[in-house]
Amino acid sequence: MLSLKLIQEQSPFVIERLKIKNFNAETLVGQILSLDEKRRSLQTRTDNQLAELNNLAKQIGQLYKEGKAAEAEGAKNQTAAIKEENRILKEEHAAAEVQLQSLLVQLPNLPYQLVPPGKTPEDNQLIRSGGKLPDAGQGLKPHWDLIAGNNLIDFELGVKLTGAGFPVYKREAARLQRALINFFLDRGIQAGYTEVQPPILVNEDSAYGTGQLPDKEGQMYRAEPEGFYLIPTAEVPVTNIFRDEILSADQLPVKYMAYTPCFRREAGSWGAHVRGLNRLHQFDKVEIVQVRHPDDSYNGLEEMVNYVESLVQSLGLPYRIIRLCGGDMGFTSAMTYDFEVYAAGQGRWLEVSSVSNFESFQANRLKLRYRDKNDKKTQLAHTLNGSALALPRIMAGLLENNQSGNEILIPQVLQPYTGFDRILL
RNA sequence: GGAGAGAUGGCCGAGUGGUCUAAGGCGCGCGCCUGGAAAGCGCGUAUCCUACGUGAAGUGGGAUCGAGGGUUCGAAUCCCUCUUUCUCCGCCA
Repeated sequence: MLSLKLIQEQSPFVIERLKIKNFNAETLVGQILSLDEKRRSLQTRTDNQLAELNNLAKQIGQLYKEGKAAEAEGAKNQTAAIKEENRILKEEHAAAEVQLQSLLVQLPNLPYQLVPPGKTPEDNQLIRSGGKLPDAGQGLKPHWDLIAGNNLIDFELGVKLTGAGFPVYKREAARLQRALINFFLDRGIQAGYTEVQPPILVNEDSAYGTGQLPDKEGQMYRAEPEGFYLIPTAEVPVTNIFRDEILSADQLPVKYMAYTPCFRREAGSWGAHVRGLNRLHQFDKVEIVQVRHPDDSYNGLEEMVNYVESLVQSLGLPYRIIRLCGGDMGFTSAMTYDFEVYAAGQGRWLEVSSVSNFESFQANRLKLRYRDKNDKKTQLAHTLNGSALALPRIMAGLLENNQSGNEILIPQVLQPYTGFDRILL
């Protein structure tokens, strides 16, 4: 959520920037400004009435104490009319607040200066790439063909247990998955992240705090009767750790990391390119989250990008880093880098990480603030997060790029974790 | 799941209808003191909205004592609902 102050003071700038995201904010901003004016004038009036009532109450107390009961009764009679009037004004005020809020949450975050305009992934910027692309024409198989019939990843069994998109990993595949999780977590600790294990069900406040609600309700699984949501990413519980918190500036930057399963309904998004591990309803991910001083948040973003890059490099996967254009970015993000790994068997790039700076957009909803040492005032902090990394597509990348005859070679860095150096097919 | 006791500022903790503008302590900050420090002394120390002021300093108003509703001229205090913590019992990995 953008801060109201920004909209009040720089509405032309807000409208202009949002064009980069192909969002026409003119009407919405106009409504917000007039509603805000209404809200403030209602507040001034109710506050004045309340002040008057407070005064009267004090006088009445004083009169009783002085034994002037008759005068006190007279003063009491004055309050009734004011109270009634105030009740109505307060209702109007509350309604204006609610309506204002509902409009504010419809405005996406402003894109950062570096974000290129554009509407489709075609307009994204290639930042850099690395690793060695396989030579064409080697007859490399997609991962679902590689594992077909050898019982390593059992999609049908997952259907039996739950449904499509919930595979069962077995034997070396299960161990490889566990190895990857441990590898990512250990590397994260070396990079200065604090490991946490959050709940994977969250309440409505948390889903709202990071922006999954109100818009993406249909993308999350909901657990009744409590109405909890299964997290679509660890970003939700980990970032919400800081909801309603005021940090001192010297606590920044905060760097947290969590491994969790993630659950996504992906309603309506099942189509051609979603075979095998490419898109699942349940998958594992290690997520990194940072809370930063506003002056410092883009350094944080670069640091996170470099860190994620080091992970992909150490696994020896061909990758590219892409800066998303305005039209391809998420609602809450100010700038996003996607990491894609080349899946040699499919001949396509798979997104394995998305690293974003939300600036103060999430913090404003979360009421996550910091205070400088010599400053009385609180300021909104900046939040960032990224996958480091998402497991299934990394697994797909490893299977497809490291296939060699009838075996899959395990990258050296993983071997201490897996306990084997190849998977025989 | 049952019974009981709680939820007050960064922390501890007092406060059962008006003098709460929330006592006192701890912590923290600044100053005095000191060769320097400790101790001691003094001052300060929540958040949000709002009006004036440049978006500063500051001043005024309003709200917030777990959350929401109610009673009352007036609620931290009384009533109701919910959330949550602790203790005991039951169940349990």
